[in-house]
Amino acid sequence: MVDTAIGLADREGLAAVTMRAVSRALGVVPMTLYTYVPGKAEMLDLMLDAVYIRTPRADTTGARWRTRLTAVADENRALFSAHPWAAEISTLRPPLGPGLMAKYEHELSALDGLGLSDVEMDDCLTYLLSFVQANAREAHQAAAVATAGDDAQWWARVGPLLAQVLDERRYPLASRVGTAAGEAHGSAHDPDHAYRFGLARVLDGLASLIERAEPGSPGRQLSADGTG
Amino acid sequence: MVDTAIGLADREGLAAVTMRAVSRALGVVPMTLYTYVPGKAEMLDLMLDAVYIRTPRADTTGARWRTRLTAVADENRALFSAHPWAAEISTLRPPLGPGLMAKYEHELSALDGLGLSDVEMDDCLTYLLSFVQANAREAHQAAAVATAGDDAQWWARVGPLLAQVLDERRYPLASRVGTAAGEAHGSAHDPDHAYRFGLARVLDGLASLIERAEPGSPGRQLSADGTG
DNA sequence: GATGTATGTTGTACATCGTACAGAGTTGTC
DNA sequence: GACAACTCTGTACGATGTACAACATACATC
Repeated sequence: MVDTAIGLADREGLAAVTMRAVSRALGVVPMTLYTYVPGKAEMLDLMLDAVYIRTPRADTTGARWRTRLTAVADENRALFSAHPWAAEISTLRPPLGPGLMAKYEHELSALDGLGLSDVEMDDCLTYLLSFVQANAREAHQAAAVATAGDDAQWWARVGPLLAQVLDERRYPLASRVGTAAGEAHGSAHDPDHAYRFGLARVLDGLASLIERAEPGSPGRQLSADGTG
Repeated sequence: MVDTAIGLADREGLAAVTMRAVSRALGVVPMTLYTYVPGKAEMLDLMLDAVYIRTPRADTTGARWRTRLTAVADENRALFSAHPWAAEISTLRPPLGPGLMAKYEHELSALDGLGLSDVEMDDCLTYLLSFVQANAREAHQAAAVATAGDDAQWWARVGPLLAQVLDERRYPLASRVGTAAGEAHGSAHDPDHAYRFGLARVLDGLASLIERAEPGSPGRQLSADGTG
């Protein structure tokens, strides 16, 4: 049942994952699903944990920390690329299943031995994953928009309206920078570029914390937060 | 109509914003709304642009760039704090209204004169705003979860299950770090802490780009992306 | 003043959703 | 063979977004 739902979500998007659709794919009446699951939310949790379990995880022991964290980010990006719906499901009060635990353990190991405190390790990982998820969400939305309305067609429709609002006198910076960014990326938003740019920023930001700590030390357990 | 919808969303959440609820608050039948708006999506766009317009924006001309960008981040955080639903609305193909334009112009000005190219300015702003929005979404979800299920009660229910899955032998890092983080924040996730920590990382990450450029220069227009 | 047209409003109706509830099979154990 | 536990089914309810046709009112034109 979870596999069926995942397949459905991969092919037709999260909105297509209805109890009726899943049950139909299983050749069963909708209410049957409620024998195995209390409600739809729990089914989504199970879907998420299932894809977590199957994520391939590269062993980067011994590599530089930037390489290791890049691998973690890329793994998550690949996951969201294969299952875009995963980025849309609520992550707070996460599905504490075996998949999430294995994922958490593996990703923490990329931050181990860098001289960070336990809390800092969690902070850094949360920060990194939050960036990847936000980017994945943007990418997914950008793709959905692109397929929906031909993009060029949308720009043609919105262009005049934009010119009207985008008074160059009142908004000189916005018009100049907006135009430059749009032309550089060939569209309103380029998630691939945003990922490369953002990941570089994330790593640089973490560097100011990590490279202040001594590698190999047991960690500065007393650091309350990493704000300096 | 937009004001009514905003009030409804502020008080009862985005899920409570139904065409029927808005129309009822206006003392009118649901279909009347469709005279002014083609569909619900457009109404949400108008709501977003309306709160953008009303956002107070501090003039930080002359201050250090970290101060200016912190102000931008805090303004957005305040907006999402006052209108949590704003963080949940699709932002791709954004509502190109006067509110968004004014916001964009103002926020770009905080990045002006730092020697960044136009594209880099957009990249940096996008990166910063994406962080704030992701954090706001987490905070909103955390709050919703807290009110829903007493938190302590939830931990009591999930604790045993967690201990079972969280085999310390198999997942030593996860159990140690997870426990430390949970105890430090008093719960599973602390969005306030994540904001302070994350903003510091964001600024450090941007510093590696900004402080490489010469302040006051017209910008390195040829830099394709900021990945170094 | 009468009339045609735009504009705002209403009621009814439909398809879709999650799921509550009561009952009908099927299976395994004593 | 009888009972209990599970699994499965059909029907039904209240929500949602919105299509469609009919109605009211206001204003421009003759």
